[in-house]
Amino acid sequence: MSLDSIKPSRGRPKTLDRDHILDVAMNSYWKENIANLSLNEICRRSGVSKPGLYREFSNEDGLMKAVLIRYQEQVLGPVQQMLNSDVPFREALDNLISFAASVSCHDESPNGCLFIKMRESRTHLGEATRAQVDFLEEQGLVTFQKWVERSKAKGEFSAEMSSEFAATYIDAQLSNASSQVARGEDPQMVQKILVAALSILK
Amino acid sequence: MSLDSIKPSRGRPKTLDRDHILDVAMNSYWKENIANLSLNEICRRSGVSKPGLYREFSNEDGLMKAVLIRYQEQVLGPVQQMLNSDVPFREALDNLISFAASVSCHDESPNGCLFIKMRESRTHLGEATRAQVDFLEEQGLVTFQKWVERSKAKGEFSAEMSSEFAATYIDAQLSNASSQVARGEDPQMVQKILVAALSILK
DNA sequence: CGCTTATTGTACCGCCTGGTACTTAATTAG
DNA sequence: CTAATTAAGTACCAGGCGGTACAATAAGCG
Repeated sequence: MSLDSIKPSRGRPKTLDRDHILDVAMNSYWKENIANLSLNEICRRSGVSKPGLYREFSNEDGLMKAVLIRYQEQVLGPVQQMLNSDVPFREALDNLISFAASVSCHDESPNGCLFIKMRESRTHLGEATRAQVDFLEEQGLVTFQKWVERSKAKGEFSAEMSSEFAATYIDAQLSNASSQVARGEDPQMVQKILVAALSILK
Repeated sequence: MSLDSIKPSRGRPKTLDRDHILDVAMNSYWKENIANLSLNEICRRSGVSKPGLYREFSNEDGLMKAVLIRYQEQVLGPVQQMLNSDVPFREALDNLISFAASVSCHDESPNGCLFIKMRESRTHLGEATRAQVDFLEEQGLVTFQKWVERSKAKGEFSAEMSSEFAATYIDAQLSNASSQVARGEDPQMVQKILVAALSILK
């Protein structure tokens, strides 16, 4: 359902398409500089009036939080699911590397991971969005750590380092790769760097 | 000389202190989000009127370029000089690591390397500043590459990788470290990650 | 039909931005 | 002392921002 779940029987019918707005906003934030993208612009692009957008999302902070949640559901979720599955460590790592070295919304100028972009812009996010970023960061670290622990148990991860540090290290390297892609570096070079950096996990 | 080099013999004497403005601007850009810092704010902080600032630097782009040049002279220069000297590779690498894991202007909330911050915000820099960023990036890569080549010749660098890739890799890891520091990560953890990532250079 | 309810968009608000026209102040040359 | 020269800052500009008051619109209910 693209419109609101509960439809009141009276009053003017809702025509505002929440999902469409979120799509437009997500792709906009994703492929452009977050700080340079105004609410006005998102209204223009999604064909919705400003009060309409405010009625649905309260304010800019609310919209960005909603966008981030959507991104988690649509993009990050599948990756985390892969890490939680019983895919062999090396294979999962390879998947992770190709994912990070090439994340982009569509054919347009690729721009890394939206979550990481937001984390980089942390300082000028609204309260709610910042809290969501923190939540996703923690969730990501936990996912990595458990993944490493399970891999250790399976004997597929033998590097001598704590699972906690490994998780932090992986997070840092993926973050770095995303930044590079966003900056316009050649994805192949980004991947090469990532492979080199993650080669210490063996 | 803090005031302009050539003093015309006639007319009202100049009181505008270029160096002071650059100091204020550099520290401001350094420890705060570049995108959130307006020219008005810099005028307020440096006690100069807006037309005064425009007369000296033409526009925001000119100011940021001047700031970046100053940063290169005051901060990056000494580091590059160290890499161009005959300090043993390991020692130079250690210096580089401590530098990157702790760069901050003063006691205030540390914020990584200004050059790298600017490179991250590349998209919303002015033309002149962006060109300067590109120039410094290239200069940095060349410095790293020559350093690696000299170290290879001295037998202090034996990892099997091209000097060009090594330079790119070092740049990427330092950049990553700076981002983390700027994001507020614990400098000790940043250093630990950096040591791990650069451990492949041996 | 009119009343209520819910949703719409126009047209505005105050604020801040980068940038500038213009008057005033401070100095030297004649 | 006056004129010329140079630099200073006040006070403004258009434009964009996040955010909102409010009237118009479209449905169901009686």
